[in-house]
Amino acid sequence: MSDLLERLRGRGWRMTSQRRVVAEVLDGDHVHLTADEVHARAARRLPEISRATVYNTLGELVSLGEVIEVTTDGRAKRYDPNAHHPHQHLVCSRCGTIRDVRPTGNLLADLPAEERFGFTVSEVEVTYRGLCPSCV
Amino acid sequence: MSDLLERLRGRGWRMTSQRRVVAEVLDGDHVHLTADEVHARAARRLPEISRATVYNTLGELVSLGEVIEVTTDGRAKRYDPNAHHPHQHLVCSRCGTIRDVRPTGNLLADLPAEERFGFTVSEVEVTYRGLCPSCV
DNA sequence: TCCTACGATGGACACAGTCCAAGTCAAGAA
DNA sequence: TTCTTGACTTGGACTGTGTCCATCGTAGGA
Repeated sequence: MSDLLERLRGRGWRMTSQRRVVAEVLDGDHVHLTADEVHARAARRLPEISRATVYNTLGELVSLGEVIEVTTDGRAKRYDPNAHHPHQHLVCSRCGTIRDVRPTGNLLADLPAEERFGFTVSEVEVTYRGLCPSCV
Repeated sequence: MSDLLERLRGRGWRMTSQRRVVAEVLDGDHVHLTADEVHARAARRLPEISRATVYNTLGELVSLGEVIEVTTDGRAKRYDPNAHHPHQHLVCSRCGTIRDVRPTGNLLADLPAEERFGFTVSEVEVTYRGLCPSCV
């Protein structure tokens, strides 16, 4: 994660305590926090941090390609710091737990030309759904 | 679509003018309206129809499996009446146009056992993204 | 035709996210 | 080290999407 901070500084980011804390909260594997969860955790270390700053910082991290926005239900977006290893998501339909997964095969190739309607297709997003071990 | 109305009546639906209008608005292929769009179109035929009724009716159609809820951006959910033909979605990253598409292959089989983390996986949702012909 | 339980209404409310004017401060300059 | 300045932060107002609820209306069976 400190290399993330380095990368950001290298891109001209002014390093503030707020940004540092948000970046630190997003460290780890299988992390998929909502903006409010990020705010709550950041506020444990930096009580005065505002919601607006968390939203701003998350938005910047997404634009920089350091964090991915994930929408698995119709509710709040989730922020996934695992941006440098392509992956998809496996979601428990009952409790909402999310795991990063890597399906085999070429997902883009599964869409034949006659099903592309003239689109230039460049990305695929897959969400697998089912029940996690704890939810039977 | 009248067969939809028949099916619903057969399931004990009380047939009101509001429900009929909502069901009619959702008729067609490649229809992916937001709740507000459904409300606007329904209101052209039945000006007094309320937002709450549209939300209630859409929710019921989803529970009955007659309509699918689709979330392609973080914004409003969209309602897809093409519920009886399994399909995925192709979305234009610029203008948001949505097409129903049928990829080849067995999408579920692409997730190997060691990537399932003990989950019982039962569904896959795929969103292809790219630019539509009008957006170059 | 009458009854009544199911459905419709609209207004208040909740949640997620955005915007803005004013205050603060990181980091380069001197 | 201190100064300066524009980028960053703040909190509160605001918007969009969706839910809830008490009350009223009506579809469809008796």
